[in-house]
Amino acid sequence: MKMLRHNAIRELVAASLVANQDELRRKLRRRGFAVTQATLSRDIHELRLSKGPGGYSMSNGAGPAIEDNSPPSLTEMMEGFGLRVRRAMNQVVLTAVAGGAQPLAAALDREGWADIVGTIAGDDTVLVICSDIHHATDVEARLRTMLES
Amino acid sequence: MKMLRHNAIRELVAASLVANQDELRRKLRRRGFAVTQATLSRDIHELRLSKGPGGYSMSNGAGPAIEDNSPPSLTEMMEGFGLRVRRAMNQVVLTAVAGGAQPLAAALDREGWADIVGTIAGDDTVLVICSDIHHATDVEARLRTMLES
DNA sequence: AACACTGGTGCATAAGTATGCAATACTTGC
DNA sequence: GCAAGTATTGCATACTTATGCACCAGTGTT
Repeated sequence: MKMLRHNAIRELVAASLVANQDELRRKLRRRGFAVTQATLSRDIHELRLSKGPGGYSMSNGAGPAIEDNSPPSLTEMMEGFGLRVRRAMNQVVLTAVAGGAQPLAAALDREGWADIVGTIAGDDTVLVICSDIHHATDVEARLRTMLES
Repeated sequence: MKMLRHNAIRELVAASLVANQDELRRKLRRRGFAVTQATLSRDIHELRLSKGPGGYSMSNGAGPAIEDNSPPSLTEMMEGFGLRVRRAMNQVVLTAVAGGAQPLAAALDREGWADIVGTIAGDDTVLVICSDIHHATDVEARLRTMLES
């Protein structure tokens, strides 16, 4: 019974606007499930639904949690987060997805490239300071290769 | 300043687990924003955050009505947060009110000026990297105009 | 200056959600 | 079938979030 109800809840929530648990209760009753708000509160918790500006919906992080212990390689990071590589004088500017700059810079630091003097990361931008223009051009090329692979 | 608080809320919600509005209130107070739960309820509504199993988060946009409230323009941001504009070689340094650098840099990024290679923001300072000294002078002039209007 | 108008806020409280507890229903091992 | 253990639920209520109202500060108007 409970599983059937959970299914119905998923359908209702996907198909129509469900603003609150009492509304959900009424819609379920029309389908033959007569339960109280308390039960629905527990159901919603178990189904991991989230409530936002369009009523209830499936949580964005659906599915089992992803675990990853080993620090990802720079290549992986560039493929995952990197968006753009540009150079200005002896500096290379790396644009990343929002929030991706810090981990990307960390991965870059781990590589220990000799021609990089240092990196600074904001939210979506990494500034890479190189020793001179020649090295910057070189670094730019290597990073761009990773991005385009 | 409401816009600064909204920005802080976005950061907190993205970076840490915020289980409820009272927790958010305490975290904001540590950052210097002293408001009540009522105000946060309204803020969360305006930011269209959603509450799910992992606390508050950015809405997954699954709602039927995807209305796009356009972010504030660069001019507005400069008038609201900007304090000073200075240049060094191909770099322009923008000083803002405390905590205003991130939103200011974001607004600058949204403009998509071709002569800007990238921006990096700290708490009250934005570093703007331009492709060369000439373009930096140009960018400096445009920003200064906004500030002084 | 006096006035109305607007946006942002706190207070009090209504509306909505979660949960401890007890009752009931279902399973399992005998 | 029966006792013991487990699962599901409703009730009452604690906890959390939303909102009507009043107030205040800043703006523009007369």
